[in-house]
Amino acid sequence: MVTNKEIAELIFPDIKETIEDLERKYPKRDLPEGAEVTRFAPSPTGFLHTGSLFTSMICHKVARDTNGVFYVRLEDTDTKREIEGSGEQLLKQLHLFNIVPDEGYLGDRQVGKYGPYIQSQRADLYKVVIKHLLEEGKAYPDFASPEELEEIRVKQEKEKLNPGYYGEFAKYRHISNDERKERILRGDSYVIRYKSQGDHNNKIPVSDLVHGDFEIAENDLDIVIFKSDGLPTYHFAHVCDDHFMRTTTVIRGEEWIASLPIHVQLFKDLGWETPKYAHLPVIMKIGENGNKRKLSKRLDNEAAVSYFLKDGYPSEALVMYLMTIANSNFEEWIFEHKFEHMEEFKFSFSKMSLEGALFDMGKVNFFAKEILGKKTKYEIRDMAKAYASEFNPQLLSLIERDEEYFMEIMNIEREKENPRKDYEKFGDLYEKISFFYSDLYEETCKNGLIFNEKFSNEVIKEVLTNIKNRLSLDQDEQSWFGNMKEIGESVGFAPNGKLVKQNPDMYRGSVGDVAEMIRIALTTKKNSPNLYYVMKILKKEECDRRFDNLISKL
RNA sequence: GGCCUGUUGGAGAAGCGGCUUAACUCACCACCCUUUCACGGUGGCAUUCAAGGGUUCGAAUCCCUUACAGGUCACCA
Repeated sequence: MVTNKEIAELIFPDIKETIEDLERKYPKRDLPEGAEVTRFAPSPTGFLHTGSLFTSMICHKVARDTNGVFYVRLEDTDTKREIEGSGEQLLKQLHLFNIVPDEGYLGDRQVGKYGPYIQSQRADLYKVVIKHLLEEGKAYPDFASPEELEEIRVKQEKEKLNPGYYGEFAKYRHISNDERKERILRGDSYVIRYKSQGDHNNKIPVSDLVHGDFEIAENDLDIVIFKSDGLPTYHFAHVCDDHFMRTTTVIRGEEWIASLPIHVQLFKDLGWETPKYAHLPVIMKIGENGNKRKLSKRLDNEAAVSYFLKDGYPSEALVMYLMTIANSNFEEWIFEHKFEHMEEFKFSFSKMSLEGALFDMGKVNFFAKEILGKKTKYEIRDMAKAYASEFNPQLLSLIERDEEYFMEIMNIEREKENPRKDYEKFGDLYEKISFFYSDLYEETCKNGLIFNEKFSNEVIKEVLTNIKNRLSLDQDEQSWFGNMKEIGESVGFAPNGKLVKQNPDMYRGSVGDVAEMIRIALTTKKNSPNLYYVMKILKKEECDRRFDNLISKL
């Protein structure tokens, strides 16, 4: 009779450590009462997903709020899907959103006493636990081929039974150790499965920080814990790692709820304390068929955080927006705190909605405008340069032509109680301010300027000529505007819109129309910052030059 | 299909049995701000909380059924 111990030894002859050794190596963390240890555990299979940013933001926040620890663990057990370099990229992007781990995998290095923080480097640790399980007869090698598994599946489907490897279908659960030994020695390929003692008809109570308490069927599947490539599966790695890294709260996406029975079973059977769980709602989007669906990296560009980075959104805007999804009371709080920063906000799981929110780009834009509106011209310059040097060389060269000039432009009506909110992202800055630069202005003029078709070229010419000759910039804004009204009136434009409404036949239009003509002539656009300041920055000579040029062409 | 979860305006949501003729934010619309573009302000936008049934003096709030939606059922995480 071959014993369990012999099988364990046969499979893992080199593993000498025991679970007790590991317990000593990774002792309980010495943290103050109430401190939470959280972790973000991405797979290096691509760039940061907006949903992952959401999760990591909350992990980070919970640790900060409780003076705990937030660490990152790289879950690279799926070697087939791994994308070279994406781990570093992930961490870099996290950093750009101000989510900086205290410990763990940091992209270029690992920091902390509970490592290694890369799963592929922890293979031996998992083996120690599995060897123990094997010795105890709680796990067994499974020699089923893909074909055999397929056969089982088909049979179960036909008989309308629950799918999976369990009970009578778990063929290799029931073979003798003698046969196991023989097959292993023969070189048969195998995985290791956990021998479930659970009963599908049993309901177990589970507790979740956001979903509250509910019941769920016990796991009766003999799940794979050790793959034939020598690495553990997610379920097993999660249990071992979060135990030995001493995680107190596991925060992850809702898609994991279904496998919760597996995880609590493993924790319980191993005699380890189960961490608290928080399963977060998934961020959604309306799909082509009109139904909600998960934000998809393939279909939705807002699903990748790189999209926001490339477009030059202020990173706080996305984070603040995500926080409004996370906690419904955050909006009110951040309004009260003038959009400054959110460190002092207290996050709570109970204030989280259970339903996945539709991603709202409009609201991200709103936050972005608020945030940029609050920045000083120096901050704007630094942010713009940082963005431009990475993503937008065109903008960078524009800024570098003359930084003072650039700041002057960005400072229009900025230093006041309620600053203008002209900009939401740096990605469209170039287009919005290029008219301030003569060569770029000329460039746009080549395509022709589009004036209000209400007015003939003759009228426009008449107005612009008068403005050019009679509008002075050497006065304050009030007088300047009065001056403009005066000139308008002299060529048949009412000083305000009301008068036009009252006597439509007496006027050609209102000052509004005059201002629009000037604006289009000078900026090529219908919308621009305050005209007075635009003209001041452009200076009299340049304005005149633009007017003359245009008048001669009309 | 089984199991789990959810369903309040265009979007995010508050609400936890009477104080709700349902807060607040975004979006949208209208008006005002002696005057452009903005900023700001005021007002409008759910007689009703997926539908039906029940419990109750009283329900968006408790219970049941139905509908709809999401998640999950891998040697992927």
